[in-house]
Amino acid sequence: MTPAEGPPRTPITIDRRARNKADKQHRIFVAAASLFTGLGYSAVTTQMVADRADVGTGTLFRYASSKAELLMMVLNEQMRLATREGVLASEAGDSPVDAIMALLAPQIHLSLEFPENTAVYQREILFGSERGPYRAEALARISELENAIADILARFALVSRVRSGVDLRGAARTMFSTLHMELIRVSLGREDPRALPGTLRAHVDVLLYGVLAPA
Amino acid sequence: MTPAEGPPRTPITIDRRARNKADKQHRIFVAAASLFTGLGYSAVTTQMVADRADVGTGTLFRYASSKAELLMMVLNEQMRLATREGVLASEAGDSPVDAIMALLAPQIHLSLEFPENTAVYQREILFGSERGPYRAEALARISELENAIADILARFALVSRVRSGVDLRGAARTMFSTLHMELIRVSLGREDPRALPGTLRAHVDVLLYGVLAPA
DNA sequence: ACTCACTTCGGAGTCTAGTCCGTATGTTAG
DNA sequence: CTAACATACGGACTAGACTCCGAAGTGAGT
Repeated sequence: MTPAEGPPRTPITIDRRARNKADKQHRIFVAAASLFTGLGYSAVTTQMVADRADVGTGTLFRYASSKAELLMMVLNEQMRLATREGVLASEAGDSPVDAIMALLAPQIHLSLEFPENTAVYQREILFGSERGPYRAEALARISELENAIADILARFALVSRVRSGVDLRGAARTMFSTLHMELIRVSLGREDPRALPGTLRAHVDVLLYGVLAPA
Repeated sequence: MTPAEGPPRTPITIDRRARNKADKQHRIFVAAASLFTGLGYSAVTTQMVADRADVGTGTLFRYASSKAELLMMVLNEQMRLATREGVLASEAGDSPVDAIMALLAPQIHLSLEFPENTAVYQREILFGSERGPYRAEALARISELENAIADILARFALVSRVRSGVDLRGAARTMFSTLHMELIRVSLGREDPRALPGTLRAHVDVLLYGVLAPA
């Protein structure tokens, strides 16, 4: 109780609110992560997540604005790691195709391990209308990949010159659209993953050197 | 009433079952079409469709296995026309870019007219898990477009030879993935349609001639 | 005409994502 | 310490897609 000495009491309990919040946030994350990875998106109900996190459903939806956002919250973590890993690995590749394969390898791995979850993730990235923070982060992950493609193109452009009139950033987008579509096909099980290296190689080859022979 | 003259009675009512069915089918189609085009996918409830078609909800779902199939049933018609139109128009174009633009123009037009419906249509094509006949038809429409791209490539390959080692069918797929992604972006309003000709042109240019200059 | 096997119908009911609002809990002022 | 306020909570509730099963309709055989 010394008067002029800052907060005399409750220094521990101060910000209890923030801590409760962080705690709930954490419980929800853990609950969602274990349920989604264990059962897959469609088999999980929001009720299950709320129960396991020991919060009410009303509360659940103030931490994530929809079931899809909940999934993104969880997958963003995995994607963050996969992207970082891919970007690092891609720096070593010494042909554009190898670099791009190295970049995407971790993503492909994830898609094969959790097909349903990654398919929903991709679906939400493309078609979701949420404004929530988790979707925003997912979009950032995608941008990161697109930028990595641009970097790879730029790196190899030093060796073998870029054709005049080609905008590298635009070309990266062209290339990424194609590769993204392949990732989706893998998530959906539409494509035998063993065929993937060959398919990607063909895509990248066409994109780098074109369909037509120079006149 | 002459006795020996084929089916004496109920020649009209024969196959009443099939006709009832066709009739309901038709009522459902009309109801769904007017509601979806008038209000947009999300504002329409299956109950509204059932009511307007004057059938029960149980009945509705034996004619289309989900709300999304209902939409596809309706949009397949529009897509069929748009595709036919596009394919015809593309035969006139005298550069690959012009031909492809002509091919896709009707699709783009549809996307701008009914953004929500076409976005859902695209979403279901990519991510839908239904086995119903209407989704199958939608997939057929997409194949048709991909084939048309292959045809265009083949046509122009006569003039300016295809680079050795390039598989035309595969290249068509590469190209279509990119263009499909652009169509989706337009449906979703992510891209100013006025920028589209330029964007498509850039994509097609990269795909035909590649990013890199020949060594 | 009557019956029987079979198909189709339709609305009551189920399931689940997401909302609403009264209650509880933490925070600050006096 | 108490009052007044702000914020967070959570479960009853709603909405809407989809299912289920008893009822009704249909056509064949006699």
